Amino acid sequence: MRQTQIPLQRKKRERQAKRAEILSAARKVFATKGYERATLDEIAELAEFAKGTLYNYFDSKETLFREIVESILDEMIHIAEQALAEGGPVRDQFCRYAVRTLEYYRTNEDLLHILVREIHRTHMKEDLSAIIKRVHAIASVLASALRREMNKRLIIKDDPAELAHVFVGMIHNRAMRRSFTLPGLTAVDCEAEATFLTRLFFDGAARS
Amino acid sequence: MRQTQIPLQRKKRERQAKRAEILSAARKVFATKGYERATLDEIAELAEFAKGTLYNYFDSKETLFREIVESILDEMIHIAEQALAEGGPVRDQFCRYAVRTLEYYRTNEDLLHILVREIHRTHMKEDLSAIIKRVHAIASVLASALRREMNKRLIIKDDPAELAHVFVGMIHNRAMRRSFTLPGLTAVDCEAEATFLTRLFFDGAARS
Amino acid sequence: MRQTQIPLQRKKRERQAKRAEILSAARKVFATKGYERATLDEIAELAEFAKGTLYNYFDSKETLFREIVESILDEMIHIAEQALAEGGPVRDQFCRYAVRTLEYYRTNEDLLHILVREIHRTHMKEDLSAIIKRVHAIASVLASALRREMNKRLIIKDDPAELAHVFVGMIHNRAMRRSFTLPGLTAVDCEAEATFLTRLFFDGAARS
Amino acid sequence: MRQTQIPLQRKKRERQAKRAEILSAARKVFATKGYERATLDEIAELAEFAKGTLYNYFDSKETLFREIVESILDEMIHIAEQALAEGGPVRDQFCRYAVRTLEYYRTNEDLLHILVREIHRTHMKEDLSAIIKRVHAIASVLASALRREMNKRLIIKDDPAELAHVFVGMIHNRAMRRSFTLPGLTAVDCEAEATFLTRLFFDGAARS
DNA sequence: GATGAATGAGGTTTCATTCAT
DNA sequence: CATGAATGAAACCTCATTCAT
Repeated sequence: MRQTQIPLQRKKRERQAKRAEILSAARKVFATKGYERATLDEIAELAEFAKGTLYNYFDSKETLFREIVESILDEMIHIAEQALAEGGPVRDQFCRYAVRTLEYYRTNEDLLHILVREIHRTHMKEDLSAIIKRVHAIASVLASALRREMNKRLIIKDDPAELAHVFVGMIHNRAMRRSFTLPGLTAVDCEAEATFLTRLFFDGAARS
Repeated sequence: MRQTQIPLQRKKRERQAKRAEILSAARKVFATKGYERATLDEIAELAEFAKGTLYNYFDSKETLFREIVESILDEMIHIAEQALAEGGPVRDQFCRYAVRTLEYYRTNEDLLHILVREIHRTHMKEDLSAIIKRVHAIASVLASALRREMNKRLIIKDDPAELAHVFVGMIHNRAMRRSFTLPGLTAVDCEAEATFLTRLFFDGAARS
Repeated sequence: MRQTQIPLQRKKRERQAKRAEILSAARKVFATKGYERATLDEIAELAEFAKGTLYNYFDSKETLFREIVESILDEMIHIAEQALAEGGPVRDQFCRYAVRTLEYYRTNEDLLHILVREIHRTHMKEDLSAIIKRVHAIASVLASALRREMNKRLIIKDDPAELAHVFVGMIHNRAMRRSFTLPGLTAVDCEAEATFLTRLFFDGAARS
Repeated sequence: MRQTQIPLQRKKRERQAKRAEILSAARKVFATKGYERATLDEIAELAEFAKGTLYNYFDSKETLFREIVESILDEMIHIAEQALAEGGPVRDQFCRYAVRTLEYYRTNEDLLHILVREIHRTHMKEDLSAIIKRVHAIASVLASALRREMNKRLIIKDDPAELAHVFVGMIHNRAMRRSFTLPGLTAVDCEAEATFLTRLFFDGAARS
């Protein structure tokens, strides 16, 4: 029996590996071309499979794309949860979140492009989509930390979710600018940028 | 001579009016469908011209799209310049800029969608595009005001352009969230949102 | 004004003529290949248009096919109505119907093939389709003549619609056999076949 | 030797059983989808084999289909031979044939659909096909009975094969109509329908 | 200038068949 | 024999662009 079980597992592993190959190729193509301009021809060529083979792993171009976007966002939710769970002063938690998110963007630059290009593709569609739900999930994680601070009167009294969205947006914008127009992030920059934005968020631009 | 000159001018005016019709129709379609999914058929129908006629006014779909995006951004540059030119304390200038930008987004909600959907479409293309240049122009206007404050030691010492980008980004993100997931902006909201964001930008989230 | 009206009419006529070209080509291809094996490439080539041009006249392959099938059946309904309307003894009416239907099949042999091949294609679909309704319409025309005879006790008392279907089926089968396996119908044959089948239908095979 | 012979026979039996499984699954799928829309994927799934396995039993989709159609027709030939062989008056023989054919259709409704959908698929192909030959075989069986009656002057003098085809067609059409648009055949109906059609065939619709 | 028919390249998707394991 | 992943040809359909009228 082991003779059959082990090959079965290997088969499964290999299948998963090929799936990952395709996802990786698709990621690159979607990132550089955007959803519409990306072609299955190009994805297949990059993944070194025949075009038809893609359909043994994914139902459609749409499915493939969705899986990529959602996995990116799930990863980012995970980063937020992790960063906040490690405790310490809220500023440190936020800064940690910022550092890791920028790191994630830096090491997966293509993902950023996918997000900014296509996050709105399904807007006004039937479900308003798993995408927006996930973005909110990230903000919620930060918001609950803010709420605690608010109760301790340590930060201004306002809707914590809104404040969280502002912070998330600041990180995101920053990463985008670095990616598009500035020299591009380095590992060192991430720390510096995160510190800068965290301070700005908590203390503001004006001198006290 | 006047008999021919004046008709010539009228002809020119009429031509411009038709051009504007087409641009307006194209705006709506690009906004709801995005660049790739928008079709010249739909634009032509909305503009009440035949499809072929569009080519008497624009070289290509791409050209048409570019002109729209650039005109939007030019308008936004103009808003920034105007808001800052009216003087007063820098906070008031920034708040004024924020109010008007949000107003502009509110009354031209489709434009916002065009920007967020497609601003990156031409990324890494030939010129890194007129788009990025224009976004920088907006930030520059705000940055020069910040630089003066910095010299007066009224705000923290940092790259004024970067600070300006942060502020611009905050406004933009806010408008986007309102448009996509919240109830949608009203005229009153614009004031409130602008005040909120301006204060946050200058004073930060932490209680002094 | 006449200068513009007349060209408009000519345009329309030409458009109709081209539509007919396409329909004619499609008919031939559908008849020899059947719906599924027929390709738009082949239809387009036969019609001497580019493939895309077909879509300026028909929404889809399905639409094109449906229009053909329905027009055939409408024509056949018309034949039945006409043949019966001309009066005379019922036998003569039926024989006239049989002659003309066989003639129609003979001069439009491809149509027959389309019908027998694909009349069931949409079976069990949403509407059970315009097709079946039309076949019933033909039988109804014959049935009402039979009902009158029945009342006069000239033919056996039975459901006239069922009898009509039997007769229609006999004609149809006959045309099919001639088309597939026998020498093929000639003008003369149509008369003979019609006479034979009509007599058989009314008098039966047994000697009195 | 017996030790090896018997397993060999079992092997053969098992192989035949699997072949039959596949044929049965294919029948169902071809019947509901038609040849072109039927997929080997679906057949394989229904037969509970892998798609590739089908090719160990059949050369191609076409081959598989042909075998099904031909086996159906062989069965129908057998029914005709059997019904006529049992003797009695010709009317009874015909009625018996009609009953059993309708019964066969009733209990194998899918087969009917295969026939009506696809009997013409191979028309004008290489051999004018085994299909037509088999249909003729059925008619021949009936025709020889008719010929004997003709010689006895009990039925009209005409080509007995043609008359036979008419009768076969009547049965077939009837079954089709019942299947597509009427309530559907029951065991009782088969008797009634057979009686009705047999009488109509021999006596005609007109009152004597 | 205005029209809209014609074009044809290019996109996504399906599926019979092959073949290494 | 059984498997099912891989293949690639071919199908339908879209749409930016051209051009004769």
